[in-house]
Amino acid sequence: MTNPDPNSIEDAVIAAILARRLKPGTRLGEAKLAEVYGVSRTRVREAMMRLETRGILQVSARRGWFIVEPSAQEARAAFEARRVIEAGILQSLARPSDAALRELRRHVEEERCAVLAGDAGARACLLGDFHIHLASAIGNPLLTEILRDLTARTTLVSMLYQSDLHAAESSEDHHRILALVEAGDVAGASRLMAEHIHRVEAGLDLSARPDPLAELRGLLAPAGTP
Amino acid sequence: MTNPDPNSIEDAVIAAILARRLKPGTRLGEAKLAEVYGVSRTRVREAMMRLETRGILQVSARRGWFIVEPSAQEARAAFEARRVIEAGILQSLARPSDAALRELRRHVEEERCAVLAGDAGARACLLGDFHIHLASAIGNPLLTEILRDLTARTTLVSMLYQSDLHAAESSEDHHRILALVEAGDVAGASRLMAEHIHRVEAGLDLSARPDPLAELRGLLAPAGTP
DNA sequence: TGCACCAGTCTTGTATACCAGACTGGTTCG
DNA sequence: CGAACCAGTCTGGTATACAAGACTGGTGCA
Repeated sequence: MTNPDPNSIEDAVIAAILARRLKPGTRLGEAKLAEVYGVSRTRVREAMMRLETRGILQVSARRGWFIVEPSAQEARAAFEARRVIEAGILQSLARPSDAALRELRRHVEEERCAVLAGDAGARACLLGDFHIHLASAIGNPLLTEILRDLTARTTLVSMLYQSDLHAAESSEDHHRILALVEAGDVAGASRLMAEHIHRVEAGLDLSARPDPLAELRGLLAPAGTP
Repeated sequence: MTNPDPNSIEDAVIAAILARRLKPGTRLGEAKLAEVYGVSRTRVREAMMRLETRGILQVSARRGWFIVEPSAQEARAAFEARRVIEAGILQSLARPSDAALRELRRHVEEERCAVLAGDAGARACLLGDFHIHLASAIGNPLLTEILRDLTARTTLVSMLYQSDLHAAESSEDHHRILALVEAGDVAGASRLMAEHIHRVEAGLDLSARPDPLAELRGLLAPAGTP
């Protein structure tokens, strides 16, 4: 249980965000994490700083480390970055290996199952993972890494701005994108991917300021909240 | 002189790389940097770790921090990433602001002057800066940041694999790309950018293993080096 | 009642002490 | 002569101690 792996903390945080188990604004105390992972504060601090440079955490002086709460502007930037990069990837995706295609096909099927089963947790996780798998399909670790962090960011955004998250539609989009890739229609796949990300972004309400008291409203103000 | 700014070290290292004043494989000792910047080793270590997660430095246990020496495979990945992202940026660069265009135009002129004047240092620096400026022209800090780190990487690659660095050609490419952008031909600009980066990559000899003794050969083995 | 103030506590910020591994140069033994 | 060995030194790795700021809750004064 006491994992000595130094970047296990980083990976755990990223994974938890992608699985929507860590919400934006969550505080991560150094002491607490040190205890949980059985390491000293020094190591925890390292991981926190690394995650900060990756744009996942923010530090508030002498208050703690917090999962970032992207502003509307930052949210748009994150989606734009994903659009640019993912469309670019598909466009230059000359010939993915058969193994990669099979893996993607399998993933899309898994998505479908989760959507049909109504398993919200697995579903959200898989829908984000598709994009990461797609990036890794071209075998460029740099792009995969960049896209993983970007996907974590947009996941936070969608948690913050209450997306409707039309899971079925998204899964369908993924299916069609993959079909175009398999057919060798890189331009079409690229265009559809851009549209897809646009759609997801459009499903958010970026005009609404995120409400730090959101989870309290239901508890304390039953009737006439103006 | 004793700059208290915490990320001044990071910026200084990146800037030095872009200006080709720090070569791949250079060792950066914690104690040395701490003395130079008048801070404690703790702060230096922070900066080093941040640069490591940005892919600029590498740590060799108990030996020191080194500027990365990308392998041929990593080099190709870096160029591919730049191609994907920069082509993508240009393609979705709907309408750059007039101010941004003026800035880019000015930059290209400056490049030309440096090329004509034969100022190798300024020239190399400016040629890399063009791409960063272009990224910042669309006003997306995320993409700018990503591209800065990627450009630092490819700069290291070109130092390592002795590019011929046809500065005049590159500057000319930049000029033409900007002209296409101004003409609103995003597809053309995008295509030309991809070609441009390809050309730069092709100017390298990625098959040659970098030689750690390169700088000694000229000194010690004047005649018959097999 | 309401506001300002203040001690106490909690959390990160920073420096430093000490440890362990890697390298160096010299020495000794075959 | 050469190779193995062995202190000595230098480096980063890690933990810890302590400082300083932010928050909390309570108290006293107007």
